[in-house]
Amino acid sequence: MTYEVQNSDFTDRVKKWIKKIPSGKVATYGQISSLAGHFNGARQVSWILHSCSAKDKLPWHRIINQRGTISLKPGSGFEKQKTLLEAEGVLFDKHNRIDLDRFLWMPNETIFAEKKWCFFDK
DNA sequence: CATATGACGATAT
DNA sequence: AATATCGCCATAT
Repeated sequence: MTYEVQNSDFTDRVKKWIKKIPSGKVATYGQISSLAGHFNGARQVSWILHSCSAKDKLPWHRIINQRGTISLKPGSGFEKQKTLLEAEGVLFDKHNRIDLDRFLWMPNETIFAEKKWCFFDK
């Protein structure tokens, strides 16, 4: 069963930002949510990907969680996402974690600094 | 209208 | 360090 995301400015902005993530970089759910206007709307981002990442041809595999790991479970897309990212040059350590200092996409450092959306200083 | 859900995130225990 | 709980958001039922 497929779901249609209804008209929502927030949802539209989320999808717009997701499409901007360049190959070889990753973004977090919360980061995309922040860029789209809600610093704490990460759950909606996951729902959007769950419902229409295929239909809208979104680079869904470039979205990971804040800890730098893949949120999908083994057997439910984890391996596929890891394969896609590795094909783009994203490296995983022995704990299947991505170094956000190296691979996190930072489209506008000024915005992040001013809004204090601290994704990078941990 | 009320509740449940999810590929989340931060905080509390 | 590992869970548990709560907050948030749009959608589903």
